[in-house]
Amino acid sequence: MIRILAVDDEKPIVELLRLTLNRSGYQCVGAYDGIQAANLIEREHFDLILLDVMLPGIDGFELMDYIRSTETPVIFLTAKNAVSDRVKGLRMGAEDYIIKPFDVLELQARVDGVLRRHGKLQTDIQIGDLRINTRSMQVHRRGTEISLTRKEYELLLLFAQNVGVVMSKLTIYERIWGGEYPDSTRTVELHIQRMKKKVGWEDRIKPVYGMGYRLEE
Amino acid sequence: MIRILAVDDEKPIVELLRLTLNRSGYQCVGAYDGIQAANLIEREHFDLILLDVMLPGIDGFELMDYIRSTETPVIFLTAKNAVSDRVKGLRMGAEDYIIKPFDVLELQARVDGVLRRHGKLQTDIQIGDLRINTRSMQVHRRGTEISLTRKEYELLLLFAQNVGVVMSKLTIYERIWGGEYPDSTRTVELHIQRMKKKVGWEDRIKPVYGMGYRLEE
DNA sequence: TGCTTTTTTGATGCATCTGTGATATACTAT
DNA sequence: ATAGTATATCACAGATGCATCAAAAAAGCA
Repeated sequence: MIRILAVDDEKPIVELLRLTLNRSGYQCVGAYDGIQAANLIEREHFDLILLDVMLPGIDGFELMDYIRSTETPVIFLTAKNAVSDRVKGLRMGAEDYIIKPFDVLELQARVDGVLRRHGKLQTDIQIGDLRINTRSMQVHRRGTEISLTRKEYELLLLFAQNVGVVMSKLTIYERIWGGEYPDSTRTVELHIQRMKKKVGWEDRIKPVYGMGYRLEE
Repeated sequence: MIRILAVDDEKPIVELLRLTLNRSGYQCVGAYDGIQAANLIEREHFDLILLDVMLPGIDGFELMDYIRSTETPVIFLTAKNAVSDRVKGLRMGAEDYIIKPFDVLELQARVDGVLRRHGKLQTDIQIGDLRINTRSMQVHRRGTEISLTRKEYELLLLFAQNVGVVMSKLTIYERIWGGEYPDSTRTVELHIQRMKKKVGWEDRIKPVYGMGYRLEE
């Protein structure tokens, strides 16, 4: 299980980070100031730390000095126009930075990127009777390979990374197709039908009337 | 296992070097100043040293004197316009130099080059019924040599080093040709066809529709 | 230089994938 | 129960992607 520490003095931000990352299958712990964060880092191991630069008490840069000795990768959270903070953060050894307010999808992408670079990202996702290998892009059910098209594969991965969460058609479209959601189209529905038939998830991916679809846990 | 020492006072640079080289299968240790580097060199053996010329304390050139006695090959890291440093470095016995900021692919190529020249590179890759000798750049199948062109050879090596992983045409192009992927070209497909026919891998390298190609394990 | 080999481009055919429209079925609120 | 809306399903055409051939362009070599 991959453990992530989110440090920010604004509680809603921490909650958002935790929710998003939990949904992606990570275990995420929150801290609201530098001292609390330092204590946690001292006691427990984390695979990644998301760190706000503006903290009461010990600020992010000071904390960074301390974190460095643990060799844990860090992603900085910075305000929109604090360019100097970003440069400073990267100089100090941050792996990446995210500008607040951040897009949830971008957060996931950056977190995944850093974890992958550190070889901590799981390439094998086991879910129900399916095994998804993200490197070979192969899907197996009880030993036999299921051949999926690209869109089907991407859809499956999206659901697998968001178990139990209702995914709206709009979200799905933006995530997989990108761009504006065409107001009249049956594309998403159709691909979901095809994908769930192929992997035998007719009963696991359920429509949520008026909301979207959800993969049952 | 090939061991490389990366010496630079900027931690992000050292991290980048370590990540890149680890990914290429090397064991890479970092040092942030001349003293630390000298201590490491004294205690342990390295097959290659990447050395920043601008270091606090003992600078790169001084360190070079010390390294020379160990007969370890050195690649200098220099700033863009420090031409005299490059010349000086080469005079002092450096094998090569890399200009910062450097391209990751260039780094890999230069490191591989130096290691190959010193006969330290893993020279034989056995895969299926093929034997690839990276030193002589020869490929044999059951004793008989298969003659490949350069691009075909590089392609084969790329797949051999990424067994089971889907390689997108974009990735392949960037790794072998370098630069932007031209939006309309059949180059990659064609070379893959020729290469796999020559080595008899028509069934082992499979197209993954819309994603790329994969060498089956 | 002229010749050979390698690389790239262009055109074509075939296979697969994808989105649309038509239509059927299911759900929700009144 | 029924109207209104959302989702499921199907077939098909157009889009996309890959394999292959021929030939031009580029690179390498004597």
